[in-house]
Formats: sequence, C-alpha cells, structure tokens
Amino acid sequence: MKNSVSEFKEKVFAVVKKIPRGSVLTYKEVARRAGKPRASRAVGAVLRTNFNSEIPCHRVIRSDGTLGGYNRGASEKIRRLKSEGYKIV
DNA sequence: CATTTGACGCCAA
DNA sequence: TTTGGCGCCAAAT
Repeated sequence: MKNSVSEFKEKVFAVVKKIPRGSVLTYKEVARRAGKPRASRAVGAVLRTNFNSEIPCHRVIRSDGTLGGYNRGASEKIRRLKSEGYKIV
C-alpha cells in the first residue's frame, strides 16, 4: 500500500529525515528526491503543516542559499544551521 | 468539488 | 545586480 496518505508527503519526510548532520538540502533537491523535481513549493507546503520534531526541516533551505522559513521560529533554524557549520550568504 | 494561498525556482527586463 | 512576473504542486478553506 503506497497511497494511504499522500505519498509525496511521506517521501518528503523520509528524505528530510535522512539528511545527515552537517548537510543541507534545497527544496528543489528534496522535491527531486520525492519524485517531483518541480514541486519545490509543495515541499514547503508539506513541511509547513508538519510539526513533527523528528523531521529536521531546518536543514531544508532555498536554492539561493537563503534559509526560507520555519514553523518554529526563524532564529531557531539559523541557530541550528550555524551549529552545523552552515553560514548564510 | 473549486478557489486561494504559500517554508519555491527560474527567466526576462 | 536587483526587481518583477510566471509556472508548478500540494494543503487549507
């Protein structure tokens, strides 16, 4: 059974959960791994509705190198990325 | 079921 | 280089 819930959502979660510490992926990259290379917006839509702490959604940033948004406080996202060695352009 | 919204991405001016 | 506009997709209303 693959479509109990939106498969795209599940894939996004799986991909984001697999991001190793110290690395970050762009929305486009995540969307690409989820099977829809053009669904960068949908990735954000899904992550936004997701409040699961198991999902390191702070490791997902925009292709421009900017952070984008965060549902738990932008400062928290910045802080975590800095903690992983990432610096904002 | 249809419309709107939005944590995006890329191109043109 | 910066700003504006268009396209794509899923979730929310």
